[in-house]
Amino acid sequence: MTKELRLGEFELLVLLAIIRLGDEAYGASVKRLLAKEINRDVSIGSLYSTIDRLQSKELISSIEGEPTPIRGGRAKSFLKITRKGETAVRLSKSNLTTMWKGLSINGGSEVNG
Amino acid sequence: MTKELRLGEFELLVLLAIIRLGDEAYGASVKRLLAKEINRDVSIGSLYSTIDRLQSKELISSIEGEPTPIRGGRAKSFLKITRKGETAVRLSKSNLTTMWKGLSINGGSEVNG
DNA sequence: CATATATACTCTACAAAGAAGAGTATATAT
DNA sequence: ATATATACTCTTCTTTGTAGAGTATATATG
Repeated sequence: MTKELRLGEFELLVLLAIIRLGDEAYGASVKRLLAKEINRDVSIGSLYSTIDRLQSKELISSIEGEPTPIRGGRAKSFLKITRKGETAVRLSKSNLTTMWKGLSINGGSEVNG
Repeated sequence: MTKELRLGEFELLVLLAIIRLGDEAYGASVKRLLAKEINRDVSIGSLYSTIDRLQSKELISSIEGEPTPIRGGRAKSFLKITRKGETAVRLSKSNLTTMWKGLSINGGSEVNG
């Protein structure tokens, strides 16, 4: 039932990037954010195939933007997470948190074991 | 360079389960823990193929146990995370935490610990 | 204007990770 | 002997992740 909502490792990162970028989320900006924040230099093809998949699973939606008056200002396809996408992100995070909790690998002082 | 250390979604959960189970980590107990903790009912085949992959990537090691005097007490293959596996887990967590930080979607618990 | 260059995205092919489930091994229970 | 319980193996297939050449479209420049 929640099987549709299961996110791959990279899908989750892309969704988080989209949320984070807000109104400025589109393929190229997602690529840049991932490179900057977590040093993940993914090829453009990898990224867009993941974006396509996320879209066909209705985890994100897109709106075509207008070309902007700057060099190379081709029209962007702005991305936005859907309700379903948010649910998927929350579920992933919840599972990770549950499995992570209280582990000695966690660096800090552990409360439980 | 860190590419070898990149973990799939399920690989990470399995590693966390192994850490958590300590001396009692082996295929069947990992399966049970995942079912109990995050409601993830994975087929036995999926789990062992992931365990095999983790092992061939040297993210976990295994030691054959002795048969136990209980019905169905077949010898277990005990699993243990390696140094390399711990590094991979830390990296995954770090990336997730970075991307997650400060997001409005963040209801309650945090991934980081 | 023609050509260079910049940003953004499309397409195709393939590799890695995840999933299923029948089958095998080996133990105790009856 | 046969049933049954736990643990693991094997094969096959689907989904995710990766790569990079190619296309589209904008401004910059000689």
